[in-house]
Amino acid sequence: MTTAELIQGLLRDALARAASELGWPASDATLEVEHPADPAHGDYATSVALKLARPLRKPPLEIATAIRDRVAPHEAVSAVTVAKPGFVNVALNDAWVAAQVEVIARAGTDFGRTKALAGSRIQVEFVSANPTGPVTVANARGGPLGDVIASLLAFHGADVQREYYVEDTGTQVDRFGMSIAVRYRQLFGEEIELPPDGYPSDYIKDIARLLGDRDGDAHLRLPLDEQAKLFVPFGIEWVVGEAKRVTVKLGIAFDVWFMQHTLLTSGYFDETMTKLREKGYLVERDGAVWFDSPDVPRDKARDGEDKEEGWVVVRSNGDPTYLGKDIAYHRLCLEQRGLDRKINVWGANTQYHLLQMKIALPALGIPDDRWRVVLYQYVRFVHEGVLQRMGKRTGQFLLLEDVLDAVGKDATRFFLLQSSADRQLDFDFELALQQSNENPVYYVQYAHARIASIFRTASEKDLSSADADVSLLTDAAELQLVRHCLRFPELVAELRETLGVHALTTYAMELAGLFHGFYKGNRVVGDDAARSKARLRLVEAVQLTLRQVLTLLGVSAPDQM
RNA sequence: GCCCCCGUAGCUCAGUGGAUAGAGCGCAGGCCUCCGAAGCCUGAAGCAGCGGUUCGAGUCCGCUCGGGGGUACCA
Repeated sequence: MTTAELIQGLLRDALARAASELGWPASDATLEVEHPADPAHGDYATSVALKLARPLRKPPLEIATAIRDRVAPHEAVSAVTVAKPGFVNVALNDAWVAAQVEVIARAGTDFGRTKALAGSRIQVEFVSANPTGPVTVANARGGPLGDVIASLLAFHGADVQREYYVEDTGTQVDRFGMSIAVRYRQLFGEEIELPPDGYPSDYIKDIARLLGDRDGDAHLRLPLDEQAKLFVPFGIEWVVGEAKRVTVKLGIAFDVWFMQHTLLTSGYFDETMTKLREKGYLVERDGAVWFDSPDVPRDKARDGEDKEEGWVVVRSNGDPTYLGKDIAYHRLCLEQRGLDRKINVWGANTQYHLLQMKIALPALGIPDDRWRVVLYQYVRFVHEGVLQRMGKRTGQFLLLEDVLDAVGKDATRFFLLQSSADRQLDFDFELALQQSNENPVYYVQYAHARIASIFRTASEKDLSSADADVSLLTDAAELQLVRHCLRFPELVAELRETLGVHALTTYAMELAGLFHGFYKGNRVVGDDAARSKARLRLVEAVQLTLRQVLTLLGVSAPDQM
């Protein structure tokens, strides 16, 4: 149980007693606790009395007082007070706070960990960039995001699979194959132009060259479209190999690389369509197969023209659409594979697809609460002095690997994780290089390394944190550190619901900042052996907490830097 | 046109409807005979605008302005 949950429980009990003793009518106001901005207001506060004032038709201060008077005594709490205009403030008992140092240090890598999701199998699907080129910084945003979400869910006991969905079929992939074929022909001196919808970048030439190295001119006499078809698996293999290599470099280990074409070759796609058809959700029109249901929006007024109703799942040429395949893929994961939940980390351009899926999956009997999408906004980058959107199709992008090589894994991850997913992110490569040494990740890592250094100093003096008496920790500066460590379990519990993992970076900076301030003003290893031991135990708890956060973020926690 | 996301300090970003809006970079100034100055301390500087809901709004609602995305038999 987190400290916040402890306090919340005490306050809720008090409210329930007040309500029953004073005959208050039931209310749907829930009692939430928060951390007051001003430490003078204590460690926790609730504004429930203010919210109850109207339904109970009583002054907030009277309600607050009634609650305060009924809070059961607890060793963790030193004072419960009422403040204008109707807050109930709770101050933690300093001795109890100090004792938590021991609890934290003993918990070790279990600190903050829960079993809340034990027994549930959850897939986190992320990156899943079109396999038509190398991973760019744009796709890469989903990398750390999905990876940290996966780590967080595992931290709460879930059995987590990290999955990369390789979308190796479809129109874009056809164009990819065509582009390779054109470059292949050029390799042997043929004068042939890349079609306008081809992929223009040089990596296609690299793939063609590798193909030429392997097979020589063996395929030269085939028609272009047959070459295109033939070269796709080779190209995909190259791209997937690159994606594996680069994501590993970014610190991500996918458990499953799911190849989309297996959905089709296994017959699972057709089976899924059959099931939809049986339930009456498919209609044939203009040679294509459409998904339609009463929930599909009917907006006929678009641009003054009538809109076709429904969405195509199989094109008139027989090829499944992305939507059709994704319906089958989700069914595969949630029914066939028996996953309890699927979490998709998708880029902002999938918002309409998301709407379609929200309507299509329930048609198959797959409820909303079994899958969830974390949508992240685009990463733009500065190209020739102008902010631009990245795209493999336009040939304008910044490669993830170039950034990784320039600023390193830790700084890259920390940068991409700092802002919330629904905020657009701009990446200036020059600025990133310039500021790489100023990246806040070093501020956090430095705190961790500094503590390691303290322990090196201590061991030279034969001091350790063993049998420390943490009750000697009574200074406000010391206890402030502990108080902040105690927020870590609260944060990760909250993130279990919100998945707003960027908050971990903010927390890491806060805790590091508190430690740096403490370090400046307080000697850990000093003349007083008992006090030194207690403080060693304290900074051990701080270091441990920092390490927990950094580990979740997938950022290294160095002992020296 | 319609739909979604976002506008917070010069820059990059935090900020669960609460009590005096924070951090890093940059800028001005100060701090190493003492566990690591990749640090600390001080200062200047901000909620795009207008209404509304609320005891209380950066946070919720509406409109305006600005940025991004979507509205395919692309993915």
